[in-house]
Amino acid sequence: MKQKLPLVVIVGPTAVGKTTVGIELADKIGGEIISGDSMQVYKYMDIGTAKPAKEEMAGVPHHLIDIVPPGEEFNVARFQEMVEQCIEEIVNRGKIPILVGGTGLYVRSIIDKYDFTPPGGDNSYRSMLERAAARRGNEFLVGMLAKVDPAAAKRIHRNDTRRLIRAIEVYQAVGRPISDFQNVSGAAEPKYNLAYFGLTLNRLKLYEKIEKRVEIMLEKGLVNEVSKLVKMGYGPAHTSMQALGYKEILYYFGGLCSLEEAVVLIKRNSRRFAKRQLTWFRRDERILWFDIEKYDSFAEIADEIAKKVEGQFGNT
RNA sequence: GCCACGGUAGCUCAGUCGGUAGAGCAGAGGACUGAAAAUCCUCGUGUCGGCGGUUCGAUUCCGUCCCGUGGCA
Repeated sequence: MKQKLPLVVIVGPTAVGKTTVGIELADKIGGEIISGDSMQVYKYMDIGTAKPAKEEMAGVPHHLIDIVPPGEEFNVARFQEMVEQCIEEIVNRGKIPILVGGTGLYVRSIIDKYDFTPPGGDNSYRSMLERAAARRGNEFLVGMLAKVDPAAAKRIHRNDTRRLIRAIEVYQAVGRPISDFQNVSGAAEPKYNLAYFGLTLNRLKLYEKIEKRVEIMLEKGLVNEVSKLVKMGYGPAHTSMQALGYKEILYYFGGLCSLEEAVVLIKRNSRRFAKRQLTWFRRDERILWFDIEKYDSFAEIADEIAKKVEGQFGNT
């Protein structure tokens, strides 16, 4: 059996300080950062996705940031493929890969054996199903799926149109049920020699931090950033524009609400997002959690993590 | 000081022709395998402003006090 490659992973809700800890850690242990974030992959979306500035990076190489234009389709499967390759290259360079991010599905697709061989969305087929569902109700989709993949039809909630469509789409594409590809047999063996850490913070304080960060984004010119994207031709139809902060500013541009209302929405949606992230990560028992309130600085947390990592991987 | 209206869930309010109350928002918990910062599921007991009275029973009626808003002096 081939020996597993080392991989450090840092997760946590938005605005806890993953970026800072990641960079400090990379500096200490000779690592390179891989962003585990579904929105930082897009170019020109800097302020709203809280990408680290060049100065912050402190010379530490960062990967999977700014790799596609906002109009391009991006998804987990592409992410998985790119990151797996990236990890190998980093290890070959004699460095330690550090995956830092808050997108639960993306992170898990790296750690565990997620099989994305069935091809991706055929947009015309998808929209056909969407129209059918709108006209005849989701019962139609459930019925359709039940014929080819009863397990999935049972597991996916009838209102979850998106997942129903994906399941049907997989069968249509490869003639096999999506259940075949989804290893639902519990905790899979991680693909890497995993050192897995989480950053967390008391909820109220986290929410305060989130709101403060939204204010800072506005000061840095979020509205202007979105307006530039609009001029480049990007709009609500693009997946990238569903990102928090962009979506809501677009409502404002579209006259659906005032700027003040948009800001309130960004804050609320970010709070809810953080909650969902916590839900995702909390149930993963492999994570070693750090409550950031118990430390004086992010550097101190990075030190702690560095010790653990060196203990696990040996001094390199 | 007088008059009017209000004081019910964290917020905005509904309601009970007297049998201890319910929506929206906020919030909480959960799911998640090619849109995932997306998508979806579940969750509402609070001295019904205080005190007293009538009543088998009051948040609901009566009295009184306190607080808020508007108007008149």
